[in-house]
Amino acid sequence: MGEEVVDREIVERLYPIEEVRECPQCGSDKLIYDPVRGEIICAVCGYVVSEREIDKGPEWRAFDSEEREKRSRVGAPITRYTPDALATDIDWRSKDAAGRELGLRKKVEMFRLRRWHMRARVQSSLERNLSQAQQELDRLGAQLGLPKRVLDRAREIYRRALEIGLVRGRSIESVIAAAIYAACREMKVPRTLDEIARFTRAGRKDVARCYRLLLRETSLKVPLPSPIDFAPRIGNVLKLSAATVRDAIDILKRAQQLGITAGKDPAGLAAAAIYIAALKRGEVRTQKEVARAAQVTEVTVRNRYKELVKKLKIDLPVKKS
DNA sequence: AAGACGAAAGTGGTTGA
DNA sequence: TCAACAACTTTCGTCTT
Repeated sequence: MGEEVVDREIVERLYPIEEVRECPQCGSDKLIYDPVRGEIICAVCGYVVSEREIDKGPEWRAFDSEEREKRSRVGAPITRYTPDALATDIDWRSKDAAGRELGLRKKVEMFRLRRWHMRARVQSSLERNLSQAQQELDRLGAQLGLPKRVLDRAREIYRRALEIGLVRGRSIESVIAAAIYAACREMKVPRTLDEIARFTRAGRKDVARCYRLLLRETSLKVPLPSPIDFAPRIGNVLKLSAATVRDAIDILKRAQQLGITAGKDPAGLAAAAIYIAALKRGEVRTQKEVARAAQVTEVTVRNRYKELVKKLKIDLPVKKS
């Protein structure tokens, strides 16, 4: 786990050869690919070189504001069930174009036609929605560097939501984001809501709302986030040894048994455990570094770590005088 | 100079009347 | 719907290495 994940090939595939850069921070050319986060980072100083730039293909450049404008116009909240102005329909009155009553046979015929017409419309709107959703899914997935199995699961969840009409009146994007978040949680690929929401036009609030709705309406069972799931990721970012990560997980397990983890930010707890484990192993990282890796503040790391040390009676190696 | 520490005030989200 | 509340963040001053 602690071994280095140097994968030159992937780095070069994501960056055309002539574009393979050096680390803008320290100038090293040791760029490595982190498969967990889907980011390219500098092996020397940990600078994230490629965050969120993985899919820079010309198909969907939405980086400049003009492009974004265009995209956001087509991406407005869409209720596919609402027929648009151009939709054809079959009149329910059984008259012909000249207003004459139709014969019985014709009436039966018309009835059948109407029914098929309705079905076709629902069918196609469902599909159109799905294909647009798929685009969003691909885009977000690429930016977040998520493995395919998570995306597949997210699509399933989304389809379920769509079928029971949950997407109605909400933006596809926010529901997709919620589905991705749910899939991540389910499959224990730790991503925070913030990370996911960052790439959507729907705000974090919207995504959170959709997510809760999703849980309520579709009997999804999602395990509570455990700080243990975050530990490997943080350890990976900080390049700590596998042993350290294991120690951290031990600490977290003990903390859970004492019931002091409830209601606390799992990322913060994991960060604190990592910090402690690193200290004890002599692979010292500053609070700031750990905090950044876990995406919480220094203060939270500090509070959690003080708490853990106290409640678990951990004695820290005394810093040499 | 940088890291660690903790107090105090501010923020967004949850809960319960 | 509003207010209380807990956890987290921001900011800042002080102490330690």
